[in-house]
Amino acid sequence: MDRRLLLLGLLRRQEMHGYQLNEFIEHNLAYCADIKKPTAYYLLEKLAEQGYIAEVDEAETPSNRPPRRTYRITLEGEHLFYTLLRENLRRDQGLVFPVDMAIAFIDALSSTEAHALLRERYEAVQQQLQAMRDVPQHSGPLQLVVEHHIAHLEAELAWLDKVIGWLADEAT
Amino acid sequence: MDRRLLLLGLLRRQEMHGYQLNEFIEHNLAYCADIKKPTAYYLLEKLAEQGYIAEVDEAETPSNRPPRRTYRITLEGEHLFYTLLRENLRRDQGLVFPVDMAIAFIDALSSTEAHALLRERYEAVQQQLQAMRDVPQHSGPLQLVVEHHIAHLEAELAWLDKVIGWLADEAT
DNA sequence: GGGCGCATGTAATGAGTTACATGATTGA
DNA sequence: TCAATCATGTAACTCATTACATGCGCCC
Repeated sequence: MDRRLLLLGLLRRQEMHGYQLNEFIEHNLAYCADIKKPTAYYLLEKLAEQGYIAEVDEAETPSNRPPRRTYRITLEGEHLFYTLLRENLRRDQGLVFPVDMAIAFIDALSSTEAHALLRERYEAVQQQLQAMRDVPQHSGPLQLVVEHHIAHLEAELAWLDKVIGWLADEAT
Repeated sequence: MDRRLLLLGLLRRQEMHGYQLNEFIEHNLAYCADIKKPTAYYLLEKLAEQGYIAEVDEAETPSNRPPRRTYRITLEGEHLFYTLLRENLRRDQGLVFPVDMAIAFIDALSSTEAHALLRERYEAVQQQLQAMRDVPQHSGPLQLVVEHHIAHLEAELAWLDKVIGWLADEAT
């Protein structure tokens, strides 16, 4: 659902072929976009079938390169783009944190072991946070996305501290 | 993956039948557990096939009630439980926020419309936060889960404020 | 007699992933 | 000559969901 928004949003700015889209996503949106290559190709094919994007026939492939399919967005695609955009902005489909299940049963472990595992987790989150801080400053709305991640990673670290504190209390 | 952890974790405390598990989850873990009834039944069947849980033959069904399948955890199940628990505690599989895709393209909307949509979102998140605050205080680790959600919902609200502020700046 | 609670499932579908296939060109 | 880059895809599979089916007993 949101993957279609991603593809349409990029094609709206510029016509591109699949490989180019995948590269762009991997290099510039890796931290927020979640799509694998075959999924992208599949989705492009489907969006094209449904008339939301169209293959650009005039697009030529450099002669010494594999043939490529270049797409542009159609009017219906623009329309779908706006629908998806509005829907995704408006609605919050409340998050589920997989770790919660582990926390719910954390008392099955000795507090020593739980502590060690949580420290590992803490450090992993800290690294993600550092990675986000290292992302070069964007000018447009992408900067907001980076700040979004930073905000949640910081919240996660603070909460992990609390959990570790709770563990220590329980241990006594 | 984490759904198996949920079922095993509950069965580890007490043998139960499917309906009972589903009721318990719906009434006590609705905010953090993410599993539908048919999935639970399916998973129970599979866990039983694989020997991680076993049907309790001595369990009797009240005569005027539909027959039920009661399960208990096995030794192998305990083992799997601990493996999943450790894995889920240790690893953080970094979150992806679907809204990020919409934010990335938010400049396609007039700042007036974007503002209105974000306000809707803000209120929805605020309601989720209130719902979490209304959850009665737990004593065990479940309290940590509630606090986890509260922490992230608060972070989300603060970030939304920032986004709304950014919109206002852009508009000028 | 009509709806709810109890209790278990099946069938069809969806959405996405992994692993693999292909084949040309470019650079070390 | 060996690996990497360019470029597109297919096939098989996983995981979970939705919608539906079934049937008894209880209560109003």
